[in-house]
Amino acid sequence: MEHTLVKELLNAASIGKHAIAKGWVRTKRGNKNVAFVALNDGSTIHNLQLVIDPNQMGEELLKRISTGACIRAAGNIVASQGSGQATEMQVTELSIYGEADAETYPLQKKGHTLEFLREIAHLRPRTNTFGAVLRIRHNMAYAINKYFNDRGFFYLHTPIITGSDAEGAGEMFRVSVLNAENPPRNEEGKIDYTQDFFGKETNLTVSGQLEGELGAMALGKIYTFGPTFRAENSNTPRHLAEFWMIEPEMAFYDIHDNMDLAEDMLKYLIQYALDNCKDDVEFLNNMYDKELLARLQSVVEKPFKRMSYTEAIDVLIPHNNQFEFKTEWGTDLQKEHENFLVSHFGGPVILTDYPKHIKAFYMKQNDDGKTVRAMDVLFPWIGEIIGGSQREEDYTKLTTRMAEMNIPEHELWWYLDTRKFGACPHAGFGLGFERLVLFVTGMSNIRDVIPFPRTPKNAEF
RNA sequence: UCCUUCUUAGCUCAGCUGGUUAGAGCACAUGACUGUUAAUCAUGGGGUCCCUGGUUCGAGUCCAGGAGAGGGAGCCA
Repeated sequence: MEHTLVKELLNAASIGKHAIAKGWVRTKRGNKNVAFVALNDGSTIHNLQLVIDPNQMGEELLKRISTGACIRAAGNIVASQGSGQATEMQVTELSIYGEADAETYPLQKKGHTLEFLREIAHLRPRTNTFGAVLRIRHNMAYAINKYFNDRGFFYLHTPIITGSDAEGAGEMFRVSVLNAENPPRNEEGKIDYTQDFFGKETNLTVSGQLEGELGAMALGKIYTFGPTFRAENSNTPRHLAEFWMIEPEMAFYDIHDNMDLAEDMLKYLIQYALDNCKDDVEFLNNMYDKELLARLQSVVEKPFKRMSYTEAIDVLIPHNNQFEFKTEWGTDLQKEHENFLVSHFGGPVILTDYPKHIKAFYMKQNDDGKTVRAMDVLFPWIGEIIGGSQREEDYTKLTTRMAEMNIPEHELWWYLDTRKFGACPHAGFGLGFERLVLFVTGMSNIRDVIPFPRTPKNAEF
């Protein structure tokens, strides 16, 4: 490696060394006698200040070094005379890899709106904000793998293409190689998927959970971490058509173990960001959300409030007059109710034991005949960041519930086999990765925490 | 998908009860300036007023339809 990362060159320990830096120009300023270039290489949010003597380097060369250009600079690292940085480079050699025409390069020295940057998603990683977000995103992905690995979980890769449409988590994207203009049809006039690539109708996965349960009942504790797809026409700052989900699934865990894991994991991840992404989190705190650091700190420190759905309804009913949607036992919670609970208890809330008719078929049924062992973790502003449950391991109860909900058994024969052969109590949950990154970065739109967002009517880049 | 707001220069926006040549700041170009920190100062170039149709002597402005974006809601993670 010929060059040194800006991150290292900014360290006072680099003073006195000769070094080579490579990166992209953020700004250039100066006069006849001295020019300053702020150089960023993505290794940190901070820039290396290049101090250039125009008479030595040539004005023609300097002119071509404009915002966005990619350059190589060599020189000595010295203590900075200016106040904005500890070190700077006294440049003795300068060359250009790629120019960026100042007239047409879309990024300016000044700030841009996040909406504009979404239209140039191919260039926005070069901004301070997206550099910070993407570095934090990476660190969160790494920390998730580390967290589970350190605790004896195995990373299970569940399929992206699925042959079952019974997962019930939302509309699916069809995967097909049939001629869309003129697909083969059977005697009934319906599209003949037996002629398709897999010989049956297939879709992109909406959840790896059912396969995750298979893994848990062999390996003990597993987690999935991969892309997930929902063809819902959701137009909100909290939904994507393509997003990444973490789904741990644990044999011999009950709902309390499940809650303990969820809370511990979230706190670990947020603490990891505070410890390892300090500069980036501080930048976002100063630029977008002055309460970000305090909020992250508070979530790490305080225990999450845990209560049953029924208890939550009792808390909400006296305040019904301030809700648009009045609540009563049996109705699903609206956003306004979740927000109320989170602010009422001053932090994350875990709700359990929801009415069975508003939850999925696989959740363990309670003895009261009315509720299931579901658990949702509600976060400030985000709302539901985690949804999970203890799973129903009783074959008869599970198939009875499936029949009630019109879920065909033959689609899920392999899933039901785990209840026939060596069934065990188990539990798990799903964490939306982008919602976690949203919370940790303080960004307000989920399209700004994934490099290339996929949303209804938008698959550019 | 529903409700709501918006769409004018590369970017962020102003543009009054419809009126003749559509403005500002920043960016960019040129020049000045002995160390700047979103440098500063001067000068200059830069427009399909989102699209289609309508009302009118006259539309950036009013009306209808469409497209895109923001915020809220639903679906959820």
